[in-house]
Formats: sequence, structure tokens, C-alpha cells
Amino acid sequence: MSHAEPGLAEKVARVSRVTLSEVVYRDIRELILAGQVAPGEKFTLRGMAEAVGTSPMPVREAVGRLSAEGALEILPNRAIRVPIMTRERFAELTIIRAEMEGLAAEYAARNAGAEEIAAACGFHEEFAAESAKADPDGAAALRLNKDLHFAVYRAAHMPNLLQIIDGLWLQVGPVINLDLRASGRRLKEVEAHKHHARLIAALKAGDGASARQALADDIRAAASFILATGDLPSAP
Amino acid sequence: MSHAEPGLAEKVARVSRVTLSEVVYRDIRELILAGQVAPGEKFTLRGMAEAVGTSPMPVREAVGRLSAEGALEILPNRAIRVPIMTRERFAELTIIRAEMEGLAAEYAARNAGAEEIAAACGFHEEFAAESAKADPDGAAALRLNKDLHFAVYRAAHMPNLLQIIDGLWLQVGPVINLDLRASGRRLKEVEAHKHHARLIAALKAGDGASARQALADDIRAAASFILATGDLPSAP
DNA sequence: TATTGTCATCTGTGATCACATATGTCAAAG
DNA sequence: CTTTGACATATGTGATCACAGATGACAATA
Repeated sequence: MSHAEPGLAEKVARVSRVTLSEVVYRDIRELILAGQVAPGEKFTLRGMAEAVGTSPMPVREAVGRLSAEGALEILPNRAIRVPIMTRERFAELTIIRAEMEGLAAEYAARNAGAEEIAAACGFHEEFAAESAKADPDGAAALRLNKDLHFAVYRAAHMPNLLQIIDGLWLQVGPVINLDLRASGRRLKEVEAHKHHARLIAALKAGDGASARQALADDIRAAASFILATGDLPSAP
Repeated sequence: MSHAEPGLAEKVARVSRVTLSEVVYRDIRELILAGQVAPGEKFTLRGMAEAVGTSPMPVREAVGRLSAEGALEILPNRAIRVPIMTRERFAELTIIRAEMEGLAAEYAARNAGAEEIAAACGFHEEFAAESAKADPDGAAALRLNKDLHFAVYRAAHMPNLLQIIDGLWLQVGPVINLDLRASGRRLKEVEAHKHHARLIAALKAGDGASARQALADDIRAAASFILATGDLPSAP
């Protein structure tokens, strides 16, 4: 290929053809993250294939990836289901999240550019506004909360860390969303916006230790609420 | 089971039945961990399938899982290769490892039973003995080093954390092993056994903070050596 | 010699088939 | 009414086939 023409041919060629496996993977992933599939729910390759209008093949690859990430579970019977979240597993994941996401916040405080901090700050203000309402929109607040968190994590400029955190959110996603439906005021009660404010202030000051502390507190406060009010089974 | 002859052999075969995908997955995984495939090396589904004596099908699933874990990489051309380790990626993975494995060590100091500490101590003594030799066996020392580390991580009793650490070792595995061949005395020069001794002492004392510090120092010392002496490319 | 165009081959992706096992149904025996 | 057995169906796993795009070899051309 000649390098002379960066024009149309190049662009068209760069149109990365996305595989069906990738599409199915992202579809199932979104279902799980949005909490639209309940923990313990089982499904089959052929059933999912018919639902998305493909052969079972792409679903197989998607399920393989998702089970490798812990977002799905393959029982000894070879059945496929959304993993059940126990109190013990949730507690462990909370410890890991506080550590990893705190680490990301610490490096974000060091490495973030001004525009990245501004973006995170924007999400923070939107979130605080939504939280302050008399009857806050839980789904919208939750989305803004996620936007804020990942704006910070991206600002750390650590792609491998970001990928691990992504996998952790995929595992706790169902519980977070299901719990929100059970108790809509969660985000206000745990005073998430106050933790967020401390986080943003630390980012602006370039104070890594404080950023880490604020983020860890945010995660632990939300987790404590879920462990206290949620109905997570206690099977070890 | 309603079959006429259940027989012992039948039962054993049925119980211990693992899928071919799983076998192939573990095979490739071991190749990568042992550093028997070089970073950048490419391979094909059909080629690997013929090598292991199956159809391409199980290889496809194994490769899918491994690429989800970052142990393999799928290029835009859809070619499959062992990821190239850059200085930047190695530095980031080292930060993450120091944090995660340090966390595991801290909880191991709290949660480990006496027999678990004894097992780790045994690996430590074997490792120290091998390191003290005039001409230490690098491969054996590396294996003992891994045994010691994972004995500690298992003692934390945090299965999710253990799985994440496993994935991290899978990503840094090739470099560790390749570097060892280039400079056999690495383990002695970085004085790994001294870090290990501090770690074991902290475990016995139940001192989580010291255990974390010792383990983080061990990882950072080895990483510094590789960054200083290795020939990792500097492509961001 | 260097470049380009053509053609045979290779490779990943997706669909379909074959098979062993797991699950569900239902009638007969206790 | 409960339990057990056989039988029909459904499901995951593995192999094979079909196909579009990528790769590589090689001759023709400037």
C-alpha cells in the first residue's frame, strides 16, 4: 500500500470491522452492568443466540470472555448463570476496589491534566445537583456517579489498571443496581457528594494521598450501606 | 446412572472430565508463564490446533480467554500474538503488582493459619539455600520464588484477589523468565531472600504493614533490575 | 532495480452438524 | 401421596464446512 494517499481509501480501510462476538459481548456486558439480569439467573447459548439473531457461535465466545472476567459463571453442570453475590464476596471485592480505585485516584492527582480535572468536576456538580433534589432520579445519579469515577480513573493514565477496575465494576454491577431499586435514596444517605467533593479538591491540589483517602471512603460508605440494608446471602 | 455397567473407571472418567478447551487453555498458559514463547511471537488457530492434536475449536476458546486476560493480544489484522512488553507497561504493572500483592501479604499476616505460614517458610528456606549456592539453578530458584509468593497469597483467603494476581503474573511472566536467561544471577543480586525473610518474619508476627512493605520492596527491587538491565522497548 | 498488479494460499469468523450428558416429564410401583 | 424408573428433550462441547479479508510469491512493467 502506498503511503501517498491518506485520503478516502485509508479511512475506509481503517473502518475496523467489528465482529459479531464483540457485539454480543458488549450487549451482555451492558445487560449485566445495568442490572437488567438478576444474580443467579441462568441462560443458554441457543436461547441468547436466538435473542440476538445469530448462531450460537458468537455467544459462545462472548460467554467465554465474560466468564473469564468473572461476570458470568459456569457451573459444574456446565450451565451458565450470573454469579450470586454473597456477603463474603462483596466484602472482599470492596477491599480490593478501595485499594485499586484508590490507587488510580492517587495517580490521577499526580498525572491528570487540567481538562481532565474539569471534566470530572463537571460530573461532580451534575451529581451533586441531582442528589440535592427532593426526589432524585436514581438511575441518572448512578450514571453520573459512574461517569465521575471513570473520569478520574482515566486521568491516571494507567490503561492496565483501568481494565482491572472495569472488571471489578462488572462484578459488583448487578448488586449496585439491584440495591438502588430497593432503596432509591442510597446515594443521598451515604453522602456520596461529600466524598466526591473531597476527591475533586484533592485532584485540584495534586494531593494524591487525600484523593486516595476520599475515594476509598466513598467506596466503603456505599458498601457498608449495601451490606447493612441489602439482602445478600451469607454463603461462603 | 442408569447405564448397565457404571464401573469404577467410568465414574472416575466422568468425574474428572475436563473440556478440551480447558486443557488447551492451561497448556498455552504454561507456555507463556514458563517464558517458552517470546513476546511478539505470532501463532495461528490451526497451527496450534495441529500442535495439540485437536480441531481449531478448543484453541479458539482458549485464545479468547487468554486475550481477555491480557496474556495474548489480537491485532487489528486479527492476528494473534504474545503481547510485547514495553518499559511503560512493565512500570505500570509493577505499580499495580506492588499494591495488589502487598495487599494480599497484609491480609495473609492477619488471616494465615500456622500451617500456611510453615509452608511459606519452607519455600523460603529452600529458596535461600538455592540462592546461596555458588552456581544457583535459576529455573529452580524462580519456581521456588513463585511457590513462596503464591503460598502467601493463598494464605490471605481472598479468592478474587488471588485470581487478579494470577492474571498479573501471566502478563509479566514472559519478561521475568526471558530476563532470567539473560542474567542468571538476578535473584541473588537483588537480594530477594532478604526481602523474603522480612516477609516471613512479619507473617509470623502478624504484622500486616511490615508484610506489605517487604513484599512491595521485593517486587520493586526485581522490577528495577529488569528495567535497568533488560532490553525492553520504549514504545508507549 | 524498484514498483505494481495478479493470483494462489492462509487465517479468523460464523454457521451447521454430531454426540454425550443433563434436565424435565410422566406413568407405575411402593 | 411419594418415589423411582424410563423416555423425550434440551444443552454444552467439539468437528467440519463456507466465506471474506489478509498475506505472500512472483511475474510484468517502468
